[in-house]
Amino acid sequence: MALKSIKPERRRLADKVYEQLVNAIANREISVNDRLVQEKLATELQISRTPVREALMRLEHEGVLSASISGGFRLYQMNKEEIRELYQARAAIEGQAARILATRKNPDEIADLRETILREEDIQIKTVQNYFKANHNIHRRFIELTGNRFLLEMLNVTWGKAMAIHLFGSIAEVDLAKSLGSHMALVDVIESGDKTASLEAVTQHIQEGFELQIRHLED
Amino acid sequence: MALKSIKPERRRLADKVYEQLVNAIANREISVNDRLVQEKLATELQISRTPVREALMRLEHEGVLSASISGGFRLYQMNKEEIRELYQARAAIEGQAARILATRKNPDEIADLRETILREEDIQIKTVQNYFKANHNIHRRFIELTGNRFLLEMLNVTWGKAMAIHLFGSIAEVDLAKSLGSHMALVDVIESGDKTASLEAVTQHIQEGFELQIRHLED
DNA sequence: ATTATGTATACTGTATACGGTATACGGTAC
DNA sequence: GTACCGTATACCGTATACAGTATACATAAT
Repeated sequence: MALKSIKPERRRLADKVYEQLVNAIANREISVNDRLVQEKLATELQISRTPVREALMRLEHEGVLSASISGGFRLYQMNKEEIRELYQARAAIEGQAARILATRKNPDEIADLRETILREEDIQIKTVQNYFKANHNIHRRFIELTGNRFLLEMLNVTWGKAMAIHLFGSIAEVDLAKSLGSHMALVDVIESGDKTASLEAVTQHIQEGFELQIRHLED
Repeated sequence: MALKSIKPERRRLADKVYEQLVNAIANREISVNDRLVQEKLATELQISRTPVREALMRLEHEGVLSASISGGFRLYQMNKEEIRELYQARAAIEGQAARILATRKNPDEIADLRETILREEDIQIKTVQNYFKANHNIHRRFIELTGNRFLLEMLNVTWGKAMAIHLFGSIAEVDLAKSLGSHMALVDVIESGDKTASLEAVTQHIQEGFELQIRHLED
């Protein structure tokens, strides 16, 4: 006898609601003006309020949503200073990742990065969302390859906070394309094995992303 | 008339439960063998299960507790590899903080750090908890001074995950005292304004903390 | 017309009820 | 005694009920 274990974890409806909400935000089905109301969502999903509430509160704690005093949750809107700090935090995570990868100088990892970049940069339908997703996938891959689950978790949370900025901002495609094209150079630096240079390069890259972002918020 | 606004936020019982649980863990009132059961906690706190459940789930998502398949939550016990990754993540956060502070070279901030270190290193009752708290306060101050709320949040979450390791480990006092004494040197490097050296120094310091930790886990 | 006030409505937070699953335990067959 | 099985118990996840607070709107007072 060799049957697989079926349920290793406690299952929760709230997790599914959470995922659905994250996807809905990423696909711009929830806009900055929408108010997410527990009862409405619950009837829509054909479940009770409890798991809906749990998912909403989780997103609130993660800084994606904010609870309005008059009821309902909405996408948290960062101010410019918060965005600056968020990019600084991203630099911490991704800079460290670059250091780790540069120290290891693992050819498989380097090759994986190059592949990922080539694949993701090859965008067919040039929408802001697609640029956004490609960029996300590339940056996430850097962290995934470090194998550090906490760095990955921090990046995910950080990226979640940023969703509302990126998805509902108005960056021009041409700028996005240019920004997306600058990833391969980062791999070259990492491949050289210079961990300080790698950190500096990634930091610089993220700083440029921030400036691109800010320029378009000022309009 | 100039009355202060009373309730700017939605208040929730779950937040109080959360705080109480965090404090209880930090004060070693909850041990690694304890099983936290929703119903038991609820009757103990004289409230219903709902807010207790919310607080427990939040701590689960933060990686402090883990839900046992057979019911109840317990302190999450990291393995050695996870501890290593956690320290690596801390280095990301605190290394970036050091870079920021070194770049600014603000004399007020430098003075604040020195004050904090002197105050916290002056421990009256030499218990493991007290060393732990002092170390926490010093490291947190570095991040607080950057003014970056996300770095601070990440440090808090990271530190939360580490509570169970530190509090129930068995590091000798003498080692802790030595480790605690090495903070002032970090400030000196930051004061020099060399951001790379600052990052390296902090990384090195955290690496030493990790090795101290690991040495005592192997017993 | 504008301001104040009462009342309905919208939503929330907390408590409780209910059904299901997993462990614990005690009895029965060998 | 040991292996197996059935039932009791513990605990959870989800649904629902209930009470309190904030907004909206209509009505009354100036």
